[in-house]
Amino acid sequence: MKKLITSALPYVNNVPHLGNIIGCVLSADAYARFCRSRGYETLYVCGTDEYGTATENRAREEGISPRQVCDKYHEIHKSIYKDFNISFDIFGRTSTETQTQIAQSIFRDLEQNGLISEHTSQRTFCEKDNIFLADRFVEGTCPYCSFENARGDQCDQCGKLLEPENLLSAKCKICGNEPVLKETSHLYLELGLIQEKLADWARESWENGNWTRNAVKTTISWLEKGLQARPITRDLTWGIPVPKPGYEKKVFYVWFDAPIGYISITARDRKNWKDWWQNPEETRLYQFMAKDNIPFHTVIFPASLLGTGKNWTMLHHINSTEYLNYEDTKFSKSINIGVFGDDVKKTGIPVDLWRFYLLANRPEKNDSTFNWQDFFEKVNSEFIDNIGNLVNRTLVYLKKNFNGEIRDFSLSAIHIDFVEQCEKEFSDLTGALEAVRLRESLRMILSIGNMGNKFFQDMAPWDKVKTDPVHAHSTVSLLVYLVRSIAVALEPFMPETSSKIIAMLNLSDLQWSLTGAFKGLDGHTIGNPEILFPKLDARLAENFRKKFSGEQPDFGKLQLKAGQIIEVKKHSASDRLYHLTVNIGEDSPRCIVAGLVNHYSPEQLMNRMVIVLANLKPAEIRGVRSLGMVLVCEKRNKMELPDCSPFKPGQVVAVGDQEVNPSEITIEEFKAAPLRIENGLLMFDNQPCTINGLPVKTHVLKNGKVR
RNA sequence: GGCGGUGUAGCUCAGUUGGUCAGAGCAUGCGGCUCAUAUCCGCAGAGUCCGGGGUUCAAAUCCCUGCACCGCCA
Repeated sequence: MKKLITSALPYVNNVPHLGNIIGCVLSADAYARFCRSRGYETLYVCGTDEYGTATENRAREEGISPRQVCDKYHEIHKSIYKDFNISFDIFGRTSTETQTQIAQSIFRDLEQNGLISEHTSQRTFCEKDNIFLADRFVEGTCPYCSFENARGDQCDQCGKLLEPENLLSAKCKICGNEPVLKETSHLYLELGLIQEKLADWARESWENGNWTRNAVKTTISWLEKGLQARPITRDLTWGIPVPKPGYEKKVFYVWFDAPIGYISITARDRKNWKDWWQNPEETRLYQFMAKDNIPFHTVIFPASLLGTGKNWTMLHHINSTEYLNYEDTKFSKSINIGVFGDDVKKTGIPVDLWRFYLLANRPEKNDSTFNWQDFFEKVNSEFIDNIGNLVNRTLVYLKKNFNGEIRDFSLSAIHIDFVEQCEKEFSDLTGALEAVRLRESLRMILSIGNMGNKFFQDMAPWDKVKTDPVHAHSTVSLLVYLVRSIAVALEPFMPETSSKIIAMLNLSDLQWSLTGAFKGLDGHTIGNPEILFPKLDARLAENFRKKFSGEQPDFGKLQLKAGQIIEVKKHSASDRLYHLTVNIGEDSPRCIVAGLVNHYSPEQLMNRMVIVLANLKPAEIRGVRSLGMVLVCEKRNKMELPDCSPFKPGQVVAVGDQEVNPSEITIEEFKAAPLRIENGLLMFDNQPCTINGLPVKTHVLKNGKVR
């Protein structure tokens, strides 16, 4: 049986972080390595996904062509995966002629089978730049909260999802001109027509292929909701041309062509690509990804393939992970939180230890967390103290006492017992790996290491050697075989460590079939043992944690003052906004616009004490200048003003004894601040906010956000 | 607001179809060994299995409800 293995194609402009790496390429790598060691004909395919809006935009920002953007980032990806020892058979890219040919031919098949329809709609178009504008390239005033710089897809201030044509006084982000609505036609894939066929296929596949739980759930939920037609074309230039008259200026949508990349990347590198991709009888397709990619691989892509009517190799086993979080937050490139692929090498920590921790901590059933302290502890106590020590003590002992020579003596009952126990463990391990239970497999190897250490301890060869040297030699020889088995078993997870151990044994090129083998090296002399890894210095963990935690939250940027509302007016141009006048202890009161109409009546607000962000950059909201912002606690759709009744206008909110530097900040800077309500108290990063030494409280909402 | 997920020992997590399921690893404490990277082995303590109801001879597991956290969608 051929094993065709893919990991989700990473989008080319994103530098992958640890979560991305464990989610797809590293997991698939472990399985691919296992398959090769096991002797399966294996092909592991990956590459960068390059077409689409995001690349076009990046190119515009950097003033280079999309091709140049892709070339640059493709190399970055390649080098990161090389650092991680990812054993791709092919690492390609989607922006190739082969991709165009295959995508177009799949499209033609779908069209021929009546699965493509055409819909016309009005889209925003910039006459000056002569292009249709992606939603986020239209900017204007949010119709809900009147935020001035809302994007056409979503408002950054109130978070509402928008349509670009709803923006007030919309502008093209590129040239500033007002866009117009223009009619445009797009092609849709009629997924509804394939639903039944797809559902039959999916049910069979998840049973036979033992899909991960989240994949089955997501797929069921998509099928139950019913499949809708999805647009497969866009008004862009960086993409695959649509082979249809009238569509000369359009390209295929990335979601349509990206999965086709698996096929074209193979086709570009292998003449016999059809032996893999159009050979379902002999090929099993295993696909690795994080949970956000599930529907593309279980619904949309299979539907596209089924729709062609050709005999494609379809998904057999999907292995989808949850997310890996970072410390107590999430990875974020924009504020530089977390460890990214290109950071790993710089830490100087051997890559196999990264692989070990990521695979041992792989988010299989739940989101899991990367944590520096846990990383160091697990590496030291679970790996180095266990496997590292077993390898070292065994080889050193054999070397010192028996000249490094392995012997196959006839075994005593207790030795036979041990061998049988190990054989069972390795056979279980093989089963777990066949079922792609990676995390459990690694744990099983550790448990085998424990067995080895226990055997060493119980058999006490250091005593036995005095009375029965053959018995002692036999014990240690078996332990060397165990070390060899462990080295082979470890290869999918920690390839460098594996070859290092194998080299110390004075062996080479070992296959999976040797796991659990305890004879065959009679008279073989091992090489010189070396320490596998020095232990990680726990003190460094804290340094790394600080180094990769992005900017430290700084309360000093926020000038928050108590203030009293002395006038409340309905905003003339909005039914959601109040126009407040607030006394914050300055010479004259401030005018502030606040979206509280749905939560507080004017009577409730009049004379009420509130907290005002006083150094927020003034904003023009629906023609009214707002000098600051009233702080509101929010939980889902509920809102509450913090209780400021004990305070006086002008009193300043403090956190510890941090000084406040009242230079102007933007709304984005404010939103990045870790202000929260916890247990009814206003908190900043883990410290309570106080005024005049007293905490700021809420009464209804016990937990929530602040904005 | 809708849909879905999660909540088990100090920490990280296993618990398949309700019946030795109250577990593992780490951390902690005590004892032992000394070949080995202050490594290894043994023993021990801790849990209202988120709260509250219900079904059942039997619930961590099924149903209802509340709370918390996390996604996706509006």
